[in-house]
Amino acid sequence: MSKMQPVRGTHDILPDDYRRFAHVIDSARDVARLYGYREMATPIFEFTELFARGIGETTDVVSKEMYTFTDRGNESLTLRPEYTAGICRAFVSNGDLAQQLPLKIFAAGPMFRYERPQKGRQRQFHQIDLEVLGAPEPGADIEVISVAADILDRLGILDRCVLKLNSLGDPESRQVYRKVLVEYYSAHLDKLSEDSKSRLQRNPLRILDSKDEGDKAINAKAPSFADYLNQASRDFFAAVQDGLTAAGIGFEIDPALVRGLDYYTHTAFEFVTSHIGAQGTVLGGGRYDGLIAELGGPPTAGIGWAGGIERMMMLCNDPAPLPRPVVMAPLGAAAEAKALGLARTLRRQGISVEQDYRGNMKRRMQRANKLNARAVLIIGDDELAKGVAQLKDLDSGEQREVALDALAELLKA
RNA sequence: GCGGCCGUAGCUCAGGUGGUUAGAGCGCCAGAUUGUGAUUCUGGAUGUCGCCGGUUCAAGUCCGGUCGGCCGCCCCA
Repeated sequence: MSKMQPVRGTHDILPDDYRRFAHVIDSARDVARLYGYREMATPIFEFTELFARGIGETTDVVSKEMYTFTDRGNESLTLRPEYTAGICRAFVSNGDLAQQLPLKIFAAGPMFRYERPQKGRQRQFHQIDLEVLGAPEPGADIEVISVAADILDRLGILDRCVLKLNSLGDPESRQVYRKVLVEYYSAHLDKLSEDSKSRLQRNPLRILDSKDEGDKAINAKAPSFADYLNQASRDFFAAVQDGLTAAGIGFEIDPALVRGLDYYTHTAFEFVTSHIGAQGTVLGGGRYDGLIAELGGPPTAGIGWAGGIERMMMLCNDPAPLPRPVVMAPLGAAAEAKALGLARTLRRQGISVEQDYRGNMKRRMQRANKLNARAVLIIGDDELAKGVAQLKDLDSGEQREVALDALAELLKA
């Protein structure tokens, strides 16, 4: 621990930034609610086993990025690296939820991954998350993507994002394709990059997305997943595409879009942008029909996504300005006492009031100015005796005497 | 985990080839008739030059390490 610095890859969210942080969550929650999603929360840490099994032992997230520790009871626990596994665990833990299908959930909170930080990547970061459990129909895929698009639109950033879409097929198609791919790449093993050689073991589909020039040449002739999707997978993918088109949501098919977590099937999608550096994925997700059964629950379809709050913050507009306060500036003990009650009365009527209790007149005016106040209410002994206050408008500089009784109506206007 | 760039006041930065008390703008503080801001004027404080060690008579300036930031790879939100 050196000096008083936050841990690498973690950041304080100071008040100015927090407004934008909360703006992203508030907007997302609001849109999700319009679609009938309910908000819930799960613990920030779970048994390590949950993530290892759910996400996949060979994935990067599990094999090298988890914050894992042993607690005093000698249990291996892990700070959650993503939200889906925890929500599915909660579904399995709380049998009651299985009676509420399709279960439509919105959630938000911090995630933790031990990675090298860079722009748009932190060790503690925050996500908004949307999941639908118990809906195997493509309609759920369409809805979930539609919610995402509407949230990005609400934030004013949809036009700077592109929706990329792909199908990873059902397990049967995927297995066949995977086998074909491994055969193909194995025949070109000597020409593959080192990264891709290790991908061949862990996740051969990833080679398709390689940035290595040599790999790209090999990829040009690689067998295409589209040719290996079975009829059911093709129909499903077509239905999703048709639905998005009907909903007026533009997308691009990206055959190289392969998501890193093992549990995905069928639909995979990402909203990406080129405006925030190399980490261009703003929001991504897909279908995971096998996950809940894998965790020991009743076979239940699932689809969802996670969106990076910090990444959205980098793109989005500032939230609407806060209502400007009125500053209450009483001078003297009697006036201060009177002002306390008056301020509460005004606030109860929805007027933002900052009570000032320090300094001379000049200092108070300066402070009011820094607070971006719209007006200052000055109450001294003279005013107190007359039952009035001096109301100074800080924009025009005009000042006039108003009766205390009339203040609320006047300030509400 | 790998490769590259960077680290000077609260913020943005300037400080040729190492040489006396380290600078600017913005911001901050204090004054310009003690019940009136923002504008203007005047004055002031700002810093162990990220940290530790080394080379040197002498280091903000060179070297090594470390911490942190940024960019790329891996991967992802």
